[in-house]
Parts: sequence; structure tokens; C-alpha cells
Amino acid sequence: MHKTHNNSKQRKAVLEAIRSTDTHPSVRWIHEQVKTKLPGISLGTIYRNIKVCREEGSVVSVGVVNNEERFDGIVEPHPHAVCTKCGRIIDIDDLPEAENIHLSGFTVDKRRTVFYGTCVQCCRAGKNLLAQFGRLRKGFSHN
Amino acid sequence: MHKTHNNSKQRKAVLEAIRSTDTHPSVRWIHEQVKTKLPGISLGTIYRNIKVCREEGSVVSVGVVNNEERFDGIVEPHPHAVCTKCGRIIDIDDLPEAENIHLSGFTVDKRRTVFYGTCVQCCRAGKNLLAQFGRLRKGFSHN
DNA sequence: CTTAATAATAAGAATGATTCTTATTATTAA
DNA sequence: TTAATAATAAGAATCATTCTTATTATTAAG
Repeated sequence: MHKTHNNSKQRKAVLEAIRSTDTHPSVRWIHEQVKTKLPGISLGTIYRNIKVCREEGSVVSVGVVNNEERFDGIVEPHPHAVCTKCGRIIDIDDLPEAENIHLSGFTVDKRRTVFYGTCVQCCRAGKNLLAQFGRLRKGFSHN
Repeated sequence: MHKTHNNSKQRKAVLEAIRSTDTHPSVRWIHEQVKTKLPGISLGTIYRNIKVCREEGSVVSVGVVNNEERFDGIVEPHPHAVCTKCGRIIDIDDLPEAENIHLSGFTVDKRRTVFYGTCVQCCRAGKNLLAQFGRLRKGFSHN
């Protein structure tokens, strides 16, 4: 598995678009943005290059809001605030989180913590081959 | 907005199915489960009744894993651990979280915190009318 | 400079979760 | 009993995402 060279203008444009904003854009937004520079770029190319960027670690997902996956070019872990009214995603820069978020004027309804990792069963089974990006294959089901 | 009476057998079956497991089931799983008791029940009915249950507060979403929304009949906030290999979602019962999760044999890769609420702009605009359940209408876009 | 091999792309079809529509059936109120 | 209302089943529609394929760009070798 060798490193990507980031050598296509499309890939550069996708990464630039993601890095150009702090709004944690969706694929749709990224496509619109990149199209202003590369009018012919296709949606599939956006998806593929986001995937490549995630695999090489230059982009992370910040989750699904209103059925659209949202991305961040700042890959260092930091908390986010999601507005359940408009779908906006806001960076909460540093701890103490609660203090910070209050200063920003965001009214917190609830706070949720999720741990991501590998469960006992998968650790045993050594299922390290499964995709971590994109959907799981058809027919695959959680337990 | 009056309270639902939970009076259809389909709705009861959906809620029972969700409460019958701690696996944080998907719509697909709930449908399969309920079909063993009500063979003719349709997928649309599952979706509609989950929505009703969420609105009345008897069910909460624990997020989207591998493109499927997952639900919980335990509505009191508590952290979860998501296995990125198999999609399993595990309850982390009490604090101290890190300690607990370690005991459970789950290997933590990363921990993410998300605040949900209302942003400054929406507080001002009083956009309290927008749907909080289900998708946002077409054409609606984040900023 | 060609040519061959390979990688990336554009276009659009396919997939699949979710939502919507509509005709039908069950429930409630009068 | 009838009328009004609520819930349902069935399946079509929507839409984000993935997959397929033919084409174009890039690189390596002679």
C-alpha cells in the first residue's frame, strides 16, 4: 500500500475545496465548489477522491447530518456542535468544551460521546480486512 | 400536539422489538423481527412507527453506522462504542467511561464528542418549525 | 518521438435506505 | 349504521452513494 501522490488536478481541487472552509462540507457542496474551477468534474470523481483523501489521512468524516456525510480537512480530533435546526456543524476548539461552546452562542440540547474501535469478537476474529471507508458490502449485517 | 396512545398492534410490536435487544437495531432488523409476529407488516409501517416513537420520546437514534440508522429503546443518554469492523454498537454503561470500555474488551481507536443543539443563527431566526426527525426537505442546504 | 501500460476521469446506470402516495382497512364518535 | 378519522400495506419515488465502462491523461520503455 503505497502513498498517493496527489497528482491529479481534480484531487487537488477536492482537497483545496475541503480545506477552504470550516463548514464541514458535504459531497454536494464540494462538487459545487470544485465545479467553479473544473466545470466538467463529475460527482463520482468527487466521491472517489474524498475516499482517497480519507485513506491517506488528509480528510476525515465528521459524521452524517440530515442524510449527508460531512467532511473536515482538519484531521486532528476535536469536538463538534451540530445544529439540529439547520445542519450547521461548528468546531469546538479546545477544552473546556462546555465553556467554549457556551461562548459561541450555541444552545446545547444534548451531548453525545461515541467510541470507535474494534469489539472483542472482531479482535479475536482478526477481521482487519474489512473496509473502513465507504459502505459495507451487501448482505453484511450487524449483530 | 397531543400524546400518541400507542394503540396499534403494529406500533406496539415495533417498540417491543426495539426494547427486546441491546444491539441498537436497524430498521431492517426491526422489520425482520416484527415480521415473525406480524408477517404482513410493511417496511413503511416500521419507518412510520419508529418516527412516532421518536417523537413521543420512547425511542432515540444512536446514529448512522454503515449507512443504516440505529435505534435504542433506552432513552437515557449514555455513551456507545461502535465497532468499525462489524458495525456492532455496545452500551458503555457508566463513567468512568474509559475504564469501563477497557473492561469490556473493546479496543478504542478514537473517541468523538458531538454536541447537539441550536446555533446562534437559528436561535435568532427562531427556526423552531423545522423537522427534527426524518430527512430535511429537498433543496435545503447547510451553510 | 511512438507505443504500450497504467492511472484517473466522465457519464450514467445500479443500489439501497428512506420517504411519499394512494387505496384500503380499522377505529372512534355521533 | 353511518360518517369521520387514523393506521395500514403496497409499492412508487427520491436521493445519496457506489459501481461499471468507455475514454482520456500520464508515465515508462524502447
